[in-house]
Amino acid sequence: MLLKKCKPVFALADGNNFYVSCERVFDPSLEGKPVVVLSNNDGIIIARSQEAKDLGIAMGTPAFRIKDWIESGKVTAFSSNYALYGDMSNRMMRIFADFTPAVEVYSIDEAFLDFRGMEVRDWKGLGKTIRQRVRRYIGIPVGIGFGPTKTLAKIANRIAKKLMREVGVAVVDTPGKIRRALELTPVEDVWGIGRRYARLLENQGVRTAADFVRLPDGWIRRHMTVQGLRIKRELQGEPVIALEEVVPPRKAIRTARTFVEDTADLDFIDEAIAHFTVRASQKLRAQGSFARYITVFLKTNRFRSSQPYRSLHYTVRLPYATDSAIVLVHYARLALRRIYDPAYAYKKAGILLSDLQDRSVRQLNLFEPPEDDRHRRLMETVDRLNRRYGADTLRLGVQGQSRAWQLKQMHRSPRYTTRWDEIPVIYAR
DNA sequence: TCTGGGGTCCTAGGACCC
DNA sequence: TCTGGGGTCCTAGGACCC
Repeated sequence: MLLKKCKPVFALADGNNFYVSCERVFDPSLEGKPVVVLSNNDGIIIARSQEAKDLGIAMGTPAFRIKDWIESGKVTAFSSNYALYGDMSNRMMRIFADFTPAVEVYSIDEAFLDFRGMEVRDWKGLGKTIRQRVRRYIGIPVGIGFGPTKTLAKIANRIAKKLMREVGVAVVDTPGKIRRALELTPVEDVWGIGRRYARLLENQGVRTAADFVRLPDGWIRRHMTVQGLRIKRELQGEPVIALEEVVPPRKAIRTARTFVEDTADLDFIDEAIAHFTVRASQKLRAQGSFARYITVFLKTNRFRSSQPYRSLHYTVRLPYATDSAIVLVHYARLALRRIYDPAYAYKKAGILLSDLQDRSVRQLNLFEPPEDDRHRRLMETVDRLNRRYGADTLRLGVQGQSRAWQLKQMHRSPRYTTRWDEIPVIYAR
């Protein structure tokens, strides 16, 4: 096995059971007890405390399957409260940034820290210090893994949480420790290898990351594309995945929701689509982009056997790239009418804005109508007022009043750290 | 009764052009 | 029966991530 230099330079730090830990900060009596956080509409379990995991509650379990436990108080359940989690995340990231200027916020609950060029004699001690500081100031327990590549830092982090729970820090910094870490890691737990590849690899007799690294490059390239090859290099200690400190602008923006009940009501779906489009256009303007395409999609309930599953979508190439909610809603509604079939009841609907381009580099096409300056000013005003007086103070008429398609949230905790209308911006991919 | 949401990258294959 | 070669662009689909 080829192992190059293995001085750790990357750390992966993440909050343990992040959403659950956020809830516990505001109700410490939940420490040591089974706690879960539910998805939108209180549908499935998306976060579990260790005690909930120990009860055998799997990720993605439908909430109704543990309804008895929730009602009897054996398990405490929270509806997801992203305003709270986003705010706690920002605070945690700021602490990480005290230790190195090079931080990549990778998701709401984890960040890569780059210590290249810094003199660190005691990696484990550094990890412990970071951990203590986050615990003291934010109240969230974190796990930290150090390694010479991002993929190995991920593996070290997993070991810190699974096998060294008390310490919460693991350092992979010698060829021997890398080898041992790879042997301890099931191949499906390697960053970039999902269920499908894991099954394929299983058929080759590959069970651990150590087995994977022994596969010939040609086989990996053929079956797992260049991505697979990159994973192998990273596992061997050769950094090929760079730290991304600057969050690149999104290439697509999607807004979609599952309805509480299946519905064939076009007016209702129309309202929902208009609302999703307005939301997506806000995100679009927030990142300073224009969209060239809008896709509308409808899905029937795939768990219902009384009707066949249908997934419909229609994409409109807009006459010109725009960020105007008015223009986007207009085309979204046209697209909806192209796919809507009253013979079916729909469980989910959404829109996708794609082929996004930066506002400043928007190409002026001679054949495109010039952008309507009145829209621009109107949108700026709407965004400003909604930021100031609360989301949806100003809405388009088609967004309607019923709001019946909004989320079911039976167990949401208060927005402890933010005003009701403040949605913190989460800097994450 | 009840099953989330929002992203990225890579490749193959078709359309089209010279 | 034979029916070029090479390039680019676009899209759909499949894999992955949290």
